[in-house]
Amino acid sequence: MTDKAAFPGTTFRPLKPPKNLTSELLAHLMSEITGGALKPGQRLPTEQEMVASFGVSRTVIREAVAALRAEGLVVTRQGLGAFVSDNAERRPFRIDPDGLSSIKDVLNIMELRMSVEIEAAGLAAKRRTQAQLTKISDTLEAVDRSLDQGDTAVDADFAFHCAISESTGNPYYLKFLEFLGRIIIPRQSVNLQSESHQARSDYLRGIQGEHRKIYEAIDAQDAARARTAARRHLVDSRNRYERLAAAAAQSTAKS
Amino acid sequence: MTDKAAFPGTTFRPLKPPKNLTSELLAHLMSEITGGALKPGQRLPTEQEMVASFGVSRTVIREAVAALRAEGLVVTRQGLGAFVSDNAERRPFRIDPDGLSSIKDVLNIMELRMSVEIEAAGLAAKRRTQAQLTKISDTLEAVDRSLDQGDTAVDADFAFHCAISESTGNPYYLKFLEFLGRIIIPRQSVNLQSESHQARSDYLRGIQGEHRKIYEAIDAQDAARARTAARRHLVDSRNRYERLAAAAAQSTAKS
DNA sequence: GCTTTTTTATTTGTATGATGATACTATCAT
DNA sequence: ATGATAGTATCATCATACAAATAAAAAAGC
Repeated sequence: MTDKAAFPGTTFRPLKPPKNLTSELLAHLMSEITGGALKPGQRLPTEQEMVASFGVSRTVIREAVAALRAEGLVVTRQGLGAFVSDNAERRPFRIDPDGLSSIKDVLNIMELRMSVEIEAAGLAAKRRTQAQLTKISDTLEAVDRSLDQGDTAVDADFAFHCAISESTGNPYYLKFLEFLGRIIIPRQSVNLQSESHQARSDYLRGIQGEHRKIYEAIDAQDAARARTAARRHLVDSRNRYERLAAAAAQSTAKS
Repeated sequence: MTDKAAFPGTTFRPLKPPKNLTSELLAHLMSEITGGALKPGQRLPTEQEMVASFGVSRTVIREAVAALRAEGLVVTRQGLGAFVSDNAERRPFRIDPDGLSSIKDVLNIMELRMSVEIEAAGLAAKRRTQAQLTKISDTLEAVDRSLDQGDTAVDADFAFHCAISESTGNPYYLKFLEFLGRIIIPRQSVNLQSESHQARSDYLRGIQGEHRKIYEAIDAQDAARARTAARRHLVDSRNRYERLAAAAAQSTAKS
């Protein structure tokens, strides 16, 4: 235990999900359902049958089924049993972060985010209130301040995009952006740290210039121009990430 | 059971989620977490404490926590306790269908879907393979056939949009569209049934004409034109739905 | 005095039995 | 046949017990 400090660079407890019976059973049942072995409307085996077939206690069975029910994959009815949800509509849109290892996946997610943000910029231009415009302006200045301090300003940058999404008046834009942001922002910042200070600064100042163009279009209530500016910004951003990721992959391959 | 046909328009068992203690506790805990009362990294009360404070058995507590864990909102560690997940990134994007009662919400969702589909059309134009183009064409013909039979062709229509999303080469577009489709498609079809046969037919033929324009642009690999055509189609579609919904609300108010 | 080991307490994980609630099914009386 | 009744299967909840993991305290060893 004394050699904890012997691994300074390693993430200490990488949040390994502890292996417990409930999680295993849950994964098993979930694959059965999504895989089609258990069809919508079909009844699951009774708790007793599962206890017998899986060799675990009813506690484990019930916790797994409770998770499935919370997920919306099954509905349980007292006295009847548990059934695979026939209306799969309450199944959430889930992107498994574990399956997001490849650069290609991250780029694909960024592309999806792009689609939403482009239109959000257009809608914001059409609908923004004065208060919302002020808020966007504020976040823009916050990015400037953060940049002056030599920071990467990832949080402030994200706040700017969120402010635009908020200005659409459609709350789902903000919700969706927040969801995607949680996934890809950590990876963005990681890849930036490998750059030199100068290159990073140039990169970030360039982004800020693109931000200004979007803001001006929203200010002018020009939806088409806002979309164009947002598209340029996001496509550039995506390309930059692609380049950086490729370079990072190159350098790690060499070492 | 013989009177099932007596209520042709009503859904017979509206799948009311049975009120159970686990679900209530789950909702409570989830609001505490998302609401910020329980901050990331913070430890939840022990099971015993919850038993005392909520007045339910440990079974209920454990099932609720199991659901939270499956959702990725908390991680539990044996001997330590349950902690609010600090990396909230594995929280899925969830749209609660129960909270989607108002027309405004449905329109907002349609707007979000629009954003994704517009860009998907543009990407499809750029990247589609010949095989994918053929598939789009096939779905278009399927819509025609379905329309000739007097059907509303909702499934075929959806297949067309899915085929375009598939042609982006980015699997997340298809995943997202399928997710949104599950939510709003049922409502779309319901509102259509109130229309007269002639009006419905005109409406659907009009849609099909818009579909053709999108297809032609994708065929010509003209991304900008594909986006424009998709935007027109989707904006029109959204407006039509808004009109129909308003009319339906009017008629039900009168009766 | 300091480090190492052992013990202890706390907490989640799992198992088990019992009771209540609910829905279907079979039986019986009318 | 129809409706009431009892019976059975199943999930929902409660209660208890023990196992396993972890951290903190206590003891032991030097």
